[in-house]
Amino acid sequence: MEINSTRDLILDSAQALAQTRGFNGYSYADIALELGIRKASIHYHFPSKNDLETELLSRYRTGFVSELQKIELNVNGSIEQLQRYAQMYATTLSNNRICLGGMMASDVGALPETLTPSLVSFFKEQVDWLANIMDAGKKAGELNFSGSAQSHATAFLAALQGGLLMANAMEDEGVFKRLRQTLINTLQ
Amino acid sequence: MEINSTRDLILDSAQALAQTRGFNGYSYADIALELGIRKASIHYHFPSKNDLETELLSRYRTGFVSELQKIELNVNGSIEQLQRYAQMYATTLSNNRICLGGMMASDVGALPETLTPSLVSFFKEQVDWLANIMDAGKKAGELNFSGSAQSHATAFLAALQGGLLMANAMEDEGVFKRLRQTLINTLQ
DNA sequence: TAGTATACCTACTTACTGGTAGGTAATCAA
DNA sequence: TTGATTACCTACCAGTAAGTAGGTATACTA
Repeated sequence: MEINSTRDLILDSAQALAQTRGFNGYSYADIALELGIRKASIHYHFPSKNDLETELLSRYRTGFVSELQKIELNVNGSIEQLQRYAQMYATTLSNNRICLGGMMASDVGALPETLTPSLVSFFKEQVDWLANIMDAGKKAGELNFSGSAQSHATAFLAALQGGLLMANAMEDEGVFKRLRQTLINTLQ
Repeated sequence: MEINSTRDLILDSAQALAQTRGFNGYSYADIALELGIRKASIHYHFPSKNDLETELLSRYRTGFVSELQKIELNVNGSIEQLQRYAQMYATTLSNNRICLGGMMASDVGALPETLTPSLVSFFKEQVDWLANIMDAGKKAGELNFSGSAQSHATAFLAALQGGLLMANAMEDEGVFKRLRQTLINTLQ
């Protein structure tokens, strides 16, 4: 079970494709070509595409949660924590990708329903984490907003997801940079 | 050239499919089945899928611009105008669809590049219109925000697009309703 | 050393994709 | 009334999708 196992390489390739071309915009043949292996070998690790997609989302969620923990642990101050959060999306954009969760949400009507609960949990995890940060920031006098932290957290996440879509389509990272600053300014 | 011409019915069907299953998530066969005609008849009206997609986006843009004009003409007050704008997205959501522009943006990596300029124009039209409304609202003392109207317009649109994705995936119209109110409250 | 599991492979199937060739019935203009 | 145009049709094509059957080499295990 080495680090760059074929299984992981398949997931990496599938994720890159899913984040650029859509959840139904790539095939086993695409991955096989990129990795220099055969389609059947991918079916060995992920018998059906549903299996691959399930694992893709699960891995993405786990990775995201671990990033959130790192931010809480290593970054001081709610404003800087929100900045770091938004920074993750900016990094995704600079790789010409959008969020896997956002991509999946856009394709939810064409996806097996078994994936939906995990996707919903993904969004809830994000919103809950953001709401916690915002609550703490307000109590500490760093942030200033009216209404619930939950609703501002939803708006913050929605704007990042939508901004990622727009900036990626417009091929304009500046759009996203300004959006990011506007969102954080509004909370102060 | 009657109102419900086959050509229009094809576009209607394609649009519904594109807004629910993705821009690459439907086929000529799907449309043919829904309309009770043959695939070849669709090719008669739209020789290639690129032709269909181009027309789809063009029609959507035109329709949207005409809605914006109606709002400016018939609705008084920037706050109410923004409410009506957001209302259009809520209607889309209640049809279990997302914005065609947002869907297209999410699939931009898998779409012919010929479509991109029109998509970029779509977003710019929206942002410019919103920025105009916001500028007027600020001058009239109805709205209150710091920073440029352009950046708040971008944030507003991005949040609606992202919120549509999330609320649709979560099958929760309440999420979108609260988001909408939060966005407008923040501008006051 | 014999048996089993792992991780790949070639070669295939079925179903669906966008697209084309060519035919037909109805309408319309000269 | 002839000839063109419109709006459909049947029947097909090559390519690609996900998925399967069955083979092979290597490693681990009893």
